[in-house]
Amino acid sequence: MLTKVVPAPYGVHNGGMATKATTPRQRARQQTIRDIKRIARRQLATEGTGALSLRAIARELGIVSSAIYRYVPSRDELLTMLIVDAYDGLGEAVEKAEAKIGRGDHSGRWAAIGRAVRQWAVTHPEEYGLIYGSPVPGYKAPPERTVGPGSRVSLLILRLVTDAHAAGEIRPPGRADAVPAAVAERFPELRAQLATDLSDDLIVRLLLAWTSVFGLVSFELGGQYVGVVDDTAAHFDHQLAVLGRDLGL
Amino acid sequence: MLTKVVPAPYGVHNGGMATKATTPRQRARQQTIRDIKRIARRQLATEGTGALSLRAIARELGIVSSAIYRYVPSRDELLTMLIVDAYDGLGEAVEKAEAKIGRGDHSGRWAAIGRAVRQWAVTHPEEYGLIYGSPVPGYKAPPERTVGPGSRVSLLILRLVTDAHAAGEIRPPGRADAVPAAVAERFPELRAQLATDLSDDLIVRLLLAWTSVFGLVSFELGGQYVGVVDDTAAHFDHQLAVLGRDLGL
DNA sequence: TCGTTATTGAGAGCGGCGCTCTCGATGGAG
DNA sequence: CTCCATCGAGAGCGCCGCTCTCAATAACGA
Repeated sequence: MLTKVVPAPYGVHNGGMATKATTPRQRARQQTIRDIKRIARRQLATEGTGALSLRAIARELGIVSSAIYRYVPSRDELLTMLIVDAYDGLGEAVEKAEAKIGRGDHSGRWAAIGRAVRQWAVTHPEEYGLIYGSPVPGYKAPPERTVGPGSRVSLLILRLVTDAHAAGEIRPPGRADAVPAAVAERFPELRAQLATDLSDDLIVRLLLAWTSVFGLVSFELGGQYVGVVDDTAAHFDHQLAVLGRDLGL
Repeated sequence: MLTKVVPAPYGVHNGGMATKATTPRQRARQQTIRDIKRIARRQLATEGTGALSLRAIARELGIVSSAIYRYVPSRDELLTMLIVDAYDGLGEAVEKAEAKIGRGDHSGRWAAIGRAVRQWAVTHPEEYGLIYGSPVPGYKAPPERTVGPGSRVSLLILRLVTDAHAAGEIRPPGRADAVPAAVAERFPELRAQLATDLSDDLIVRLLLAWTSVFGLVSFELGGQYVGVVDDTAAHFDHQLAVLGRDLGL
């Protein structure tokens, strides 16, 4: 009699929080899944993005290749877990760095956010590539599991700019641009959802600053600055300051 | 007696220029290589980055899998060819768009360059991902074959800003930043190599504008704007204008 | 015109991959 | 203490990149 068609309940990813494992079996299971992800991350870092192999992970784990499917449903699913972990890791690092700065020090918060993003990226280049590079297998990024953790950093910047705006400490250089209606179309509902009252121009400048930070990091990691800038950390800091000033901080 | 150890001379890639094939065999050979690259590009677009398969290409070409190696030395080498082609395609598209604008219309040239970059990227997303996304197999980007075609667009921007500077038509908002020595370390030799006389501050702002353009394109292609901006073309145009003004055009 | 020879395609094969299915062992829950 | 859910092992399927060998052939020089 077939009581179980689904082979096994796979561990649910939970953003790095330790799962409250009740039974010893569940605890061992979670540990194995953690090991798998750790080995996978190392493989990603040393062998490159496309070289992630379940068979190799099983080999390193001292387990036959078919047994790995007791813990991970497929290679793509493992990749998705790693992507969500990466989003969480980045978000947590940046939030922690920003939390250390006094709430009123807006440009300090901006610098802390930017630096934390870069720092995390250069420390975990393979994971950064996983989330901000081109996808690996055949496009597999289930949005329902990435939009949440993926927006943590942008929310941080939004709050910072909102705070600065409320404190009257934000003045973009030059006069404010008239933002075309087509661009600002979604801004009203965004303002409602995210509890902010920034002007169209400020939202646009915020988006640009945000985008540029990741452009800087991606270019550095992609080696686009070789021969042009040697001290990329100093370069990033400087550009961050320019961006902050252009943003009005 | 072994007269030939090397199996066959592989077609040399030459940036899209039609090879002056002398013998009919060489002509057929070049045509086959072109077909392989065409099919590979289609596979890349439809199946995703990691799904490029020499066996599948051979199948579609009506050829047994081993015969593909008469034309392409390896999967990685095919990837490199496609990357170089992509750089050339982007460079050519942008140069052509920029050439249509009057030399004195600096902001027009800036807009043309930016729009052409975005246009090419949204038309060839898989090729864009190939050159500005994270690498596919296990990091394979031979610099000696990519730096040349890869710098075509940045050279265009450099010339534009140099022209505008010479015409006295460039005034960044606010006062010029003092650029830290660590950042500007390489700038003197750069100025000599590239025949320009831009100030440190202008070079830094140029780098930022350049980086931001690609950040905008990458974010759009990566779907980072979903739910925030619908009309991404209008958004890009607007941000391009902001960037141009912050650059001083 | 006719051999000579370089080039080509086919076939078989190697190791590795993701993934499935079956089967015995075992250890925790009842 | 017993039962059965869970787990690891093994075999196997079709795919992949890549190599090697061998016959057919098409372009070339004599």
